[in-house]
Amino acid sequence: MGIQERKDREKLQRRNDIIDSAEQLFFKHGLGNVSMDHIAQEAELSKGTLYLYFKGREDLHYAVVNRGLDLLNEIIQRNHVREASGADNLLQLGRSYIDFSREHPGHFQSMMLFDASSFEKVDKEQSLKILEPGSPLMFLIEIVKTGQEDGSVRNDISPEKLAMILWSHLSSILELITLRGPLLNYLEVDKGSIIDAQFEISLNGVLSK
Amino acid sequence: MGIQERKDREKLQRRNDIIDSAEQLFFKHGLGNVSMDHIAQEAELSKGTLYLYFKGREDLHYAVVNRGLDLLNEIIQRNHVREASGADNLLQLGRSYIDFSREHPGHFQSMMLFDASSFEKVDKEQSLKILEPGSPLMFLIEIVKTGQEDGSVRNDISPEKLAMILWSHLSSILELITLRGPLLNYLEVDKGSIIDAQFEISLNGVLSK
Amino acid sequence: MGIQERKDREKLQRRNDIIDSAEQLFFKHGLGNVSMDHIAQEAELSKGTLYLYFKGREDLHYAVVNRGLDLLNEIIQRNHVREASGADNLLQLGRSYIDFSREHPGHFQSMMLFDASSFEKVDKEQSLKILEPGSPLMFLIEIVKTGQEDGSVRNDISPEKLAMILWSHLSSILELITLRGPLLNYLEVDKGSIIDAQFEISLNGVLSK
Amino acid sequence: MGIQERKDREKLQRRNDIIDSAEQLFFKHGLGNVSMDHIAQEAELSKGTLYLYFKGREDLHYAVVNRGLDLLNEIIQRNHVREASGADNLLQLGRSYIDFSREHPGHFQSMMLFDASSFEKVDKEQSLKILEPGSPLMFLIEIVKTGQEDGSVRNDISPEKLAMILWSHLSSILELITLRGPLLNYLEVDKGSIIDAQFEISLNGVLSK
DNA sequence: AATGAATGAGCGTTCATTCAT
DNA sequence: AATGAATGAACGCTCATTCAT
Repeated sequence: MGIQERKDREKLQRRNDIIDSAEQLFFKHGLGNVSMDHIAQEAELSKGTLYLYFKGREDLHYAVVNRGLDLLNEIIQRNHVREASGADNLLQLGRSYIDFSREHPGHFQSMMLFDASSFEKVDKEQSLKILEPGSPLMFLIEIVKTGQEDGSVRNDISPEKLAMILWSHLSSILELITLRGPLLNYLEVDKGSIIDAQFEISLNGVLSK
Repeated sequence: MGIQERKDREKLQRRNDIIDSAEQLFFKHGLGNVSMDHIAQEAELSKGTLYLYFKGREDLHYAVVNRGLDLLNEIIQRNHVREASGADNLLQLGRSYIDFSREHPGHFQSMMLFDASSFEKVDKEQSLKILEPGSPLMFLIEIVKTGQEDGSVRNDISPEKLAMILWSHLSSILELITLRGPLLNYLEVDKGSIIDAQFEISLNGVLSK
Repeated sequence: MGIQERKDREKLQRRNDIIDSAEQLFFKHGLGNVSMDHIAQEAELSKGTLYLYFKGREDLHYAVVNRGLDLLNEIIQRNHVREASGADNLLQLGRSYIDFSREHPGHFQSMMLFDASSFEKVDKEQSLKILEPGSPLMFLIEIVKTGQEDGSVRNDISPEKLAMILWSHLSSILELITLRGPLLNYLEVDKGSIIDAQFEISLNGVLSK
Repeated sequence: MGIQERKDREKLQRRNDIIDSAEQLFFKHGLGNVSMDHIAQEAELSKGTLYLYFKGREDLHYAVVNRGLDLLNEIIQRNHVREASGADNLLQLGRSYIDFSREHPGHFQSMMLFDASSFEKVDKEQSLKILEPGSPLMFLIEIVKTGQEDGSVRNDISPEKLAMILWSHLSSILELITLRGPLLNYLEVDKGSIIDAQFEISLNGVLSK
């Protein structure tokens, strides 16, 4: 029994080591420029071993994204105030997302690019993981609901719809900042202030008047 | 004289035929899953011929995106009303963009994915083509400016910043609808109404009170 | 332990098999007319496997030349008589080189052509391998030095200079015989006797009077 | 009639223009790194036109080599002294060859490399052009004969054999200097003095005692 | 569980040559 | 005579994946 446990623990550890290596390389060289050879070398494992822990390259990529989601979730939960109003928690969640994009730009980019490309081969199983109960998106929906219940959020639009809009809006601005820096520089748009402006616009349209 | 003209016309035609073929395949199989062999076969030309008309795969890809931009521009210009207020033209431009995403979903996706991936290898020349005077984005900035001048758009935020926010917001929702249909279905969010809602929220936050 | 050894042996064997195949094709069709596909087919391996054993075409080519150098070296060492005078050993080395060109005409040609073409892209590392201590050229220099010391070789010219002249002279005649047979036939020059004549001329000019 | 002449002249001129362009590019970029496109562009002609004047790439290359041979011949003839002894004219011819390799290193290299590779596809027609009456080699044979007749050159070896040896010897040293500069530098062998030494050795072995 | 040799289809690109005009 | 569009085979090389050990 104890033996089995140790083996399981070791297996999980090894899996995490591989993700560590992949992550590092993905962030450093870009998703498209990292081969399985590359990862195997970094992880100091044989290429074949990678396939014992992951179905394939895609799966490995997905594991990295998942880890990003966990990180994001952690930040969100940490900043969440159970007693606060829905509106206040919306604000908090937004700030958490922004913090995440700043502190983990690699993960943020990874998530953005994964989303974009993952739908070339629509894989329902994967794309719906963000629908799991604890996911940021589902948590956002809950907060919107709470806000609608406590009257701090408009209730003429379904919580799912509002949540999707808020999420998309903020994501798009963060993507702009993270991936399109040069464009903003060229237009002389300040990165900090565009977040503030977008925040005001999006939230204002969602909170109760 | 006429001969030269005919040849030029034919050459242009051939070029367009190739883009047609590439487009079709890109839309059908996804950007990353189309090879030069594939395109050559579809266009019923030898692979070498492709390289007479395009410098390489990237160039061909870019030509498809450019065509999408032209299409979008056309729709925008068609719906633009010179005499209308900035606010009204903002609304029109939004509707044009929506129409484009509906009528040319392949091009819309292509543009979204191109944008996303093109920044792995930041290529200023290409990424800045959207900054050319006639581009949708620049046109949007002009409209915002007009709106600020005629008082229909808030003027406490720079036109570039407002334009980027509006563009990002709408793009993100259209991307949601075009690429994440299953997600919306699962959440029982209606595609038409989410556009309306986002439109109201975004524009409300931008127009003068 | 024994397992590792066997694997190493097999790996070396496989590497040698590939060189065998490449050699055969290079000699048969000429250096420039052999593709990696070609070699893979001959070796009954996939093209990818070739790249497990060699960095690229150049590397494979180089391996063939290297094998030639080893063969030549072997012959030279076999015929070398430690106790003999420098002059005698010069004669022996010349004969060894001649033997090599006769017994391994493919390798001889390969070396000549490799030298010639390798200098289009001057690659110091490779071109200087012939300068390694055990190489035929360096050994020749040593023999000349010995000859100068024992008085059998003229010492008014540096050993390096003499060695280069001897080597070039003999190489050029062997190249003539190996690659320009038809020319000699046309001029009714006997291959055996031109070697003798060149030998006499070259050596006479180098030995002490 | 005059028209035909003019046309012939123009045709020849155009042919020479093409060789000019090819020459320039061959010398600048190396034989293997010049494409027909490249040459056509340099000559400001269409690629098709090249094939009106030359059977193919090889033929064009050969034309460049031929031009080199003409240049060499010119130098040889200029320095030839009809009244001098065979021995003196041998010396002169050698000096002419050396001058050629110095003043036209591009052509010299071109000739060396052409020779080397041309025998991969043995083409008798081409390889035997150097046997034409006026060619340097044939002229050398004549001089050797003269020397044997006037007693200044040893006559126990056939003139063809002696000529081939002299030619090969000098060529090999010039090739060494022109293509293997780094090797000589490494061995600290002076380029000027190795020519003198080789000259002394080769000629001494060939002249009458 | 771990290995790593082997695969083989695939890639983007080049280029000498042909041929209809 | 001159064009230049078209060809298509060839090239060196990559890489996710498999599988016998």
